[in-house]
Amino acid sequence: MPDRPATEPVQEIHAQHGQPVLMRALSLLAGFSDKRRSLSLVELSRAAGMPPATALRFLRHFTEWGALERLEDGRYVIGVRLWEIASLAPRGHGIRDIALPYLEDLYEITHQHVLLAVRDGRDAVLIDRLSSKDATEVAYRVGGRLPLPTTAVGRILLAHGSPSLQDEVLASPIDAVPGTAPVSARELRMVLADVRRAGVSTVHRSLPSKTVSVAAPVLGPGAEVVAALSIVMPDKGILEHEVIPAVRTAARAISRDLGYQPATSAAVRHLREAHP
Amino acid sequence: MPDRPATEPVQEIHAQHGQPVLMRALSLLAGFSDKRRSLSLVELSRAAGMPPATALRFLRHFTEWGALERLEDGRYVIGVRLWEIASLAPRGHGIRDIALPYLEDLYEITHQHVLLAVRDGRDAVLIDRLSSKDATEVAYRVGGRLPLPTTAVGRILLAHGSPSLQDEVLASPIDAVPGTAPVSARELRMVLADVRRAGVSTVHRSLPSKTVSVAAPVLGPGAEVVAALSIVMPDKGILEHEVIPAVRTAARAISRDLGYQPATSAAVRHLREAHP
DNA sequence: ATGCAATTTTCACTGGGTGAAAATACACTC
DNA sequence: GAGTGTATTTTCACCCAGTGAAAATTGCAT
Repeated sequence: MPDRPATEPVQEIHAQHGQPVLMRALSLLAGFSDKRRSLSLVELSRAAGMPPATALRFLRHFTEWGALERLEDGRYVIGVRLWEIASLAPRGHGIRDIALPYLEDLYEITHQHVLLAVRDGRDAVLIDRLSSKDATEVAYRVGGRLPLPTTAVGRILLAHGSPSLQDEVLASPIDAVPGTAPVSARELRMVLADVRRAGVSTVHRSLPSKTVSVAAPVLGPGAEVVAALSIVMPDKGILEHEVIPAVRTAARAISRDLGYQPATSAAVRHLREAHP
Repeated sequence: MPDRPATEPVQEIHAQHGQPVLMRALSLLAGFSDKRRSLSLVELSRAAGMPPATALRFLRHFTEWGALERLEDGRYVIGVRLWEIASLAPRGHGIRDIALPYLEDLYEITHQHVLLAVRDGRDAVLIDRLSSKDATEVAYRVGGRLPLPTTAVGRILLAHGSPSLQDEVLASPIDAVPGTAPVSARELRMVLADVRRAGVSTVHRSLPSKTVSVAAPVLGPGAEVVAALSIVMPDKGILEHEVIPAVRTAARAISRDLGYQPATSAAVRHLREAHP
């Protein structure tokens, strides 16, 4: 491309020329979302910022391999083959399978929404959700993304994230969420310290209805936080204190099942290192 | 490659030289399975039949994009990003989300295994499964594959598949499954005709325990079979006839929810075409 | 019929892919 | 703690698969 008009800073955000083929191809998949589960060639090529001819070649390869499938009308959808392989993600269905019985216990007791989320980049990703039809409404969908600074699960994951992650998230403006009190970076730092100390995170929200979320961390074998478990229930005053032990207990039970050793004292650890 | 020894018919089954980059890269993902959820560089490169140096380049791109993640020990696993996008597969979680309430109804009534599967190539892929701990044991896992000719769901999907699919499956030798009576291609053809006529498929199995599976087809908007629903229960004689109506009813309810119009007479169809 | 947009094919050009080989890191063994 | 084997990573000269504008084709409104 010899002459590019100096005015426009190039529209295409994704998949610039010069990137490896594979990553440009993968950027096509990013066009899919909850609201757009089937896409046409031009829609995909526009979303990924590449010429239709190029996109078409990729899409054919994806389709032939089974990562995508084609509907009768020519639109593309994610294929079962990809779904099948992706369902092996340890942080996806992997954690889910182990956690499910405990989520059910928690659900059985409270009959409110029960959420399980992991962190991916600057978001929390919802791994599983149990909820009856008559529980309070929430918009979250399995596979969907939640912001870190303004949700109970998000704050758990953020509070136990690396300092560099926290700096990154706190540096960028925190999106105000309708129904929650807006927080400054300064306030959020204090909140996160509280979350770390208390081992739970509580978030009140007044829209679409008055709710409280209570979340607790789930730990992996190395005591690192791998997920966050939460209950979302109607806000009826001080009731929330009663569910905190339940959420923490369930989170701890999942942690144990994941291989975390709760009561590893220094002495025991020493013995274990000596005789592995 | 100028001289290839004429003896070996080339070990590498996948990703031969000459194939498009994208498909070779994707073939790396095929190395993952239920039993091997984390793989090292060489394991992946060997499974895909490509040099480690080449595999490494791909794996880095996958990892950078988020399709794969790297454990502390350097092994690779499927990433949340891929899981997230793949969960948008209409024939994966898409069908699952719609069918789940009906599966729960069926489960509530029978308290036996409830299975939902779609077809991919020459296999059935398990989309969802409900089962209590005390139900009969079955090995099937969500995301796992089942053979078409020897399972109840498989036979539903095969019976309503295209003639070319049936020919293809019947032409290749049918793997004998321990605990089921082996079938010849000739017998299977008759069985499939029965399945089409009756609208259900029943399979008896004596290992690992005596069970009966009863499956029924789930139809999409165009009356095409999109999935199969099944119950697996202990084989205690003639009890199975009682669950057939339940399975068929549930399958029909899911079909309706998917947009299938059960009672579309020729007259109605004509009207609809005239005024779309 | 006519026009417009999406899909697909073509093709000359070229830039990212390729993989053997060497270097490095790592994990055992004696 | 030197030694051996294996896995991971880097390098680099070669070249084949990727590229995308343009034209042809299909599909669908008007």
